[in-house]
Amino acid sequence: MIAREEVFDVDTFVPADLIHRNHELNLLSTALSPILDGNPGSNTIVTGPSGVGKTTTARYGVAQLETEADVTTQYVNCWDDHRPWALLHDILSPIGKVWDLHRQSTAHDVLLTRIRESVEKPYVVILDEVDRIDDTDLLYSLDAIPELTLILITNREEELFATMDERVHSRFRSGVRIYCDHYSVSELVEILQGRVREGLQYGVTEGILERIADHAAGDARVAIRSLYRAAKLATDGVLTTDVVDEAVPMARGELRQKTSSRLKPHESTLLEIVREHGPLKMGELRPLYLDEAGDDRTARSLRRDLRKLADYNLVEARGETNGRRYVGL
DNA sequence: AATCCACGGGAATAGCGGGACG
DNA sequence: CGTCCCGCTATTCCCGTGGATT
Repeated sequence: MIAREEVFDVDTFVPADLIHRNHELNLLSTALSPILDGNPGSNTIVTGPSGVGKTTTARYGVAQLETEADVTTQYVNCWDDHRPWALLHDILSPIGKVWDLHRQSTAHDVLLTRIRESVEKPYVVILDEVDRIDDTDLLYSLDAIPELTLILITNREEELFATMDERVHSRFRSGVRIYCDHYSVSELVEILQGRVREGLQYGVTEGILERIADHAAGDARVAIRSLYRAAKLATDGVLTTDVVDEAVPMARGELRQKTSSRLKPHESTLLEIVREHGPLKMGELRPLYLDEAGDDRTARSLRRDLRKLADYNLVEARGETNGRRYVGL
């Protein structure tokens, strides 16, 4: 039933046609257009909730630019590379030599200088999930390199700006802003139709696609993975409503699983505890953790861990300060 | 108003990998 | 080769802030 697996890889696949993001794509193209003449483009911030095509739009726009201009491009996911060194390394690697650099023994400044010296032509860097970045001053330093154009992607614009100091903030406030909103059901249906055409051997009725779109609540990642799961389940090539209803929770679980697999051991035990013992406040949570994990992390460290889990949408922090409770998702 | 509990920024510190130098 | 030093990362320590409770 599935002709091309990669069409359903929501992290990397860029569709042949990008639909329902024409407006956003135009804004991006305009921001990048000076590069056609060899000048630097405008820095751009793409925001919006998860699964609304932020990454795909950015990648699509940059790929388009590559066909028209002499430009270097790089995509960096800051969830994986939130540490300054790794980030700078990935930015340097397409343009300069990195093999003589040794982990942790080269200063940030050395990397920055080398980036500065290595850029010869316009260079567009997509920084995905940029709110995860440890040191926002880095953005300031990168912004100061004239050839470099940054596309920042985040689902929490306020939090990104909150951690920036004013100097950095003002640089980016004046850049281009692109906001992607949730998809409507009919938009999701059309997106799914595209994936059906590109990735499946058989057609799927519009009614079924609508049902998937409905369940996905505006999130294209969930919708696409649900379609994929349903197609896997339907061995005879016919997608029924029953199959869809089974596939959607599977897809959601799978997406969640994918993020939690990137956690470190102490973070997963913490997640287990929160999931198992329901809404917990800090005072209740720590004894449980100490009991379970055997290591004695401080309350402060646990707060940091919980913050991270919340950022990954694995737990939810309800309420503020004193009344805060953590719930597993 | 006073106390409690928790949040989260930032400084200090420990540990690690790796180069430089004798 | 052994020692020293440097820079990054993770963790703890310290502390000002602020909502909730009494």
